[in-house]
Amino acid sequence: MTISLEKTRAGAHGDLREGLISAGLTLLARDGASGLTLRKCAALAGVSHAAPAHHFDGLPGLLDAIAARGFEMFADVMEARAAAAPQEPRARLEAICLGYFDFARDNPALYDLMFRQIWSLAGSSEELGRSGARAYAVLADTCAPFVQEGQEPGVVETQVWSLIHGYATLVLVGKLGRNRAIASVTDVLGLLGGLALAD
Amino acid sequence: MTISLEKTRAGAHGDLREGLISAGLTLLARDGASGLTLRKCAALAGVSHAAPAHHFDGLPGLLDAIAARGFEMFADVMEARAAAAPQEPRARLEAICLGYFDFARDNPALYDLMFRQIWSLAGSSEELGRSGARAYAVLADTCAPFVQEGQEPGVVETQVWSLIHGYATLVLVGKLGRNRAIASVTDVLGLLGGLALAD
DNA sequence: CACTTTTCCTTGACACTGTCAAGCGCGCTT
DNA sequence: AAGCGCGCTTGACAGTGTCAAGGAAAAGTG
Repeated sequence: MTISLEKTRAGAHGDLREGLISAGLTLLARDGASGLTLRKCAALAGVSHAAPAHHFDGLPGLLDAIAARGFEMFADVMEARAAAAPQEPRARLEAICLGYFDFARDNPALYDLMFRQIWSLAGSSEELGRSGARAYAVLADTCAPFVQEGQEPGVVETQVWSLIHGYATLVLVGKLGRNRAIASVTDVLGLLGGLALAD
Repeated sequence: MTISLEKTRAGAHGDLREGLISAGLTLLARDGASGLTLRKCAALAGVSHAAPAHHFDGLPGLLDAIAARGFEMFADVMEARAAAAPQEPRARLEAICLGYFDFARDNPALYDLMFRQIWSLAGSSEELGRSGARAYAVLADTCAPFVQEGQEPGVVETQVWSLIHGYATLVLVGKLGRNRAIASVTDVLGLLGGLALAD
């Protein structure tokens, strides 16, 4: 009962691989984390349930690949915001923070998966490592002007990333302060007012 | 082949319920999130695989209950730290932030589950809502002295919670800035230096 | 062109998961 | 003491990830 018409796949080496990642992103956006299944990805990509095993190292491998793609999109968004902002350190910093936040809000399930996968004690894939590092580099570059002489760059980077990552997560979580109004992004970014430009 | 000796359960109404939550916490701590299974919880509690259904609304219900227990422990830790600290607003604030961080570091899988469950768009259980609100209240009380007159309390609360929650998550995630040293807690808390006591 | 080889996918099976329906047993009530 | 009801067990089902085996088609080789 194989549908033989429309054999879409040209057979190019990484063709199905791309299709599976794309299917994963679709499922994630449509049905959330619980809707992302190896078999459903395969079905959506039009192949049998065991096909993904030939392109990824099982489900963890597929998730790593999807997360890596997510970090690429993530870095793209932040870079675009930085480029569109006035070329001045503080404006750039706020721009990428807003980009960070918007990405998390627009892709909650993907955002969650990304950090879950890059965690996963199991040695994450090389691809994921590079994508994550690229996203981090965008942030690090933007933070650089605020690093005082002799100060470890990681300090400012961690301060900024902690603040915006925490805020993004909390907004997604939402309900916590259910009676309480959650502060706006700009209020939270206000904490960064203490950062001084290195002379 | 039922082992009839040692019928531990006295039959008290919420006895098994407690045992299942406890089993869940154990599994979570020992094997991580993927090791937490409804059937394994049942087995560890010494009952059949379908028993939990009579105490919780399926797996989501069990997870809610475990998360609720987590928030209770979480609030306990923060309260203990606040009590042990010098009774001075800034010291108390730093104390609960350290407690927050330590809890996340000591119970990574539980910490993760807690926020995943309190998110879960599906109307979380009442129990979970109350436990989460209690933890939030500990934070809110500690933040109160820093709320300026006429300012919305949620602002300071969100600022503080975002910062420490983000930092805790990033430390768990770890690898991101793999070449880069992650800042210490105190460095990150330094961002709160801008908060002023309401006169 | 014929034949092999390699690559990519399919089929089928397995153990495990969560969930449901049915039923049993024991303690409680009346 | 009879009946009842709660708490748990048993058994089944669809769905999951993973593995082994095989097949089909493209690519390489004489």
